[in-house]
Amino acid sequence: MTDQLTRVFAALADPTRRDMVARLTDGDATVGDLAAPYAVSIQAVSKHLKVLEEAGLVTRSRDAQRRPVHLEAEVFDLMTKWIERYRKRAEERYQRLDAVLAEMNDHTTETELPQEGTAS
Amino acid sequence: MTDQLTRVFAALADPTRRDMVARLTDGDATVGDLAAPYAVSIQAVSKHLKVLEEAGLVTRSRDAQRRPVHLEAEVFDLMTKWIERYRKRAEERYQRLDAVLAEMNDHTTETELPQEGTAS
DNA sequence: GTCATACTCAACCGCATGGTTGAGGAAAGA
DNA sequence: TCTTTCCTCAACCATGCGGTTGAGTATGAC
Repeated sequence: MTDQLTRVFAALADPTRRDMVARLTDGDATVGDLAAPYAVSIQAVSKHLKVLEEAGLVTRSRDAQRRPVHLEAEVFDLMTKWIERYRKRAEERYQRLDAVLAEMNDHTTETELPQEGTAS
Repeated sequence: MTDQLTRVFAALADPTRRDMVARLTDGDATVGDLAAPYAVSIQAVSKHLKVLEEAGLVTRSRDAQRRPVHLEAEVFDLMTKWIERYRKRAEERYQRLDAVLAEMNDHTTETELPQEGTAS
């Protein structure tokens, strides 16, 4: 699982981690702050943060004993680029399909075939 | 793992499945077609397709013995909406931060404090 | 130095996941 | 009917993941 895109998708496949990312759009937070809303141990939260960090979604610095967590929003672009790329390809394909169907319809009307039942 | 968004992210966290989605933007394909490029059994590919189907990324119909697989691109929107929502929040925050910094700078120049060393 | 705070590392546990093989169902062709 | 093709289901196995607890590290306060 060395691929960055894989790590980002995997990191966001967990509801708790998505929630933490959402929380971090309000501003940086310490591990304790982030752990507070959840019913899990602080070690579990620390693990989640490690996953987010290895995905490049988050960076951690130091402020005395605290380890402030900072959201790196640029990584989102990696996903949006992937998604948009294939969404566009899919849409283009549907447009071509529509064009083909429209052309078929044109030919049908041009050649005047009123029996709709035969058009299987 | 009942949440749809979780299923979509988890489904795309696998490189093989992302590759299959990419492949399906070229058009529908059978399980055999999709399995061909990979060095895994057809059963493994069938399992991947089940994951994609449960995430709503793909639908399967029937054509004789074949089970054509069709990409459902609308589900992408679910992700883009989530991503864009928090990306915007993050950006807005940075803009506010920039504004605060700019204002701090204004006040510094207005009150004429040339000693930059004291501005900790 | 000693203690408290904030956090990470390591080991373990249960369960999900991606892979395998083997058997079986559904539909077309002989 | 029997066979072949295409695919799914079931059982199993190894690995990874999210959780736990316990020990250890880093820094500030006394």
